[in-house]
Amino acid sequence: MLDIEQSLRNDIIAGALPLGSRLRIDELAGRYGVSHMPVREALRVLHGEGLVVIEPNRGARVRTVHPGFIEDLFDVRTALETMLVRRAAERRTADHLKRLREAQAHLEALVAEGEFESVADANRSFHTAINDAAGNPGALMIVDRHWLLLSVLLRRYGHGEERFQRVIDDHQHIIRAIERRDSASAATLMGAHIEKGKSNLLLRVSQDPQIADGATHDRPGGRRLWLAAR
Amino acid sequence: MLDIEQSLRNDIIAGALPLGSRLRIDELAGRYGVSHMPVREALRVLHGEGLVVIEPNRGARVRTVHPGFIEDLFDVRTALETMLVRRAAERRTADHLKRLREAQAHLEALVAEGEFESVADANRSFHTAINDAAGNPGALMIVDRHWLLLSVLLRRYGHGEERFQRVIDDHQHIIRAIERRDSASAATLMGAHIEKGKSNLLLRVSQDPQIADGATHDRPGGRRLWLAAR
DNA sequence: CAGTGGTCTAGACCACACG
DNA sequence: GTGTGGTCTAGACCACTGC
Repeated sequence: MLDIEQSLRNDIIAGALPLGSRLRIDELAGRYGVSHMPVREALRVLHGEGLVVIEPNRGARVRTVHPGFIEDLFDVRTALETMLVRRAAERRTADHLKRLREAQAHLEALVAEGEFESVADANRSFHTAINDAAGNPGALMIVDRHWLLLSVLLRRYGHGEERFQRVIDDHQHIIRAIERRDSASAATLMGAHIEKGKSNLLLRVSQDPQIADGATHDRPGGRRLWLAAR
Repeated sequence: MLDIEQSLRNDIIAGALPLGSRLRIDELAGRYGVSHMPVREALRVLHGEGLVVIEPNRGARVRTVHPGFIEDLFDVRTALETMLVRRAAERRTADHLKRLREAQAHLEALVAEGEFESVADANRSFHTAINDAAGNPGALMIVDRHWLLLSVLLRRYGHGEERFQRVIDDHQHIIRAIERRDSASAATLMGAHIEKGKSNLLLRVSQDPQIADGATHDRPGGRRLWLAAR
């Protein structure tokens, strides 16, 4: 096993630690066989990433989400990724373009083969390729954090498999805009692309507002996710 | 004195710890009279905020900046604050509007009285009032971090006092757009407003690329800021 | 191989929350 | 007041850098 920070992150994303569950320092220290200091460190880092919320003197929990939070998340992603794709269109080199096409080809292959499990990663690779080409490491770090939060949600609410073909289509148009260095079009297309993702996720989430049993762990008050986060 | 984290942050912003200077854990621990663990913590937090860069096994330094970094910084601010002002225009209440007008009145008063030292804070209050009205705490946190980095630069390169009157004018137009809930105009105005700030700062910075003596501390290689950060 | 950065242990200690 | 969260000390120890 790697360090406790990565273990915790994995356990949250994989759902072993459900949304809203308490994260007791000493308990985790015992579980992972370390002292409490590394656990505290890890919790602080994950707090910085947004996966964990820490209430002063009341302990840490896995972040809980509600529709407003998801909208906020996507507002930030839209704002940053439209800016990044604009820069990517301006600054891309032939090499960036190559990597971008490879990422897209990989994604298309996975969809064709029905490997829907891996599509989320491939989709992220596509977006990362664009954001790399933009050459703004600070923005890239922020967007990466948001992908991390997003992956927690996608793991629970699926990716809307029926719409993969439309995602591929969107991507192809975005690639073409980047090819011809058409930054305005690229930004418009990216904005719409992310907006669709937001709308689809919110729809799926609203159709299944109940959360699996584990999520109410330590939260006897209610079974719904939406009311917990502030 | 408060905790070491805030002390460090203040010392960096105030310039007591120049850009690029080394931050040795044991040295700081001795200086502030604590053990090395709290210092390590503080450095990690400031690293998360972007004020400090940590090179693995090579120690920590105060962040160094170069023109490209400033552009990246403003790209993120523009992307996020235009989004936020759009939401603010949609969601603002009468109370938000009141606070916004108060912040603006305060800023105008300071400029009228020639209190240029405090204008930067008042300017930030204005923007914070808008971002609060937008109601996206995650985005607000990111923007706040960028203001922190910005304040390090402003402290060194001044605020371009001659343009305060134009800032006031920009703000008034933005307020009016928010008043009439015209989110598109508000976003356009905000984009231009921040773009001006970026352009002015880059100009001032390029006119004075040399850095005060202290900044070359521990970096015998060169006196210029621009080449150090990667 | 010396120096330094970086992390962990083990335990003391304080502050707040909750019953 | 008791429990728990949260921080600090002091020191051991490992890893990597740069002579």
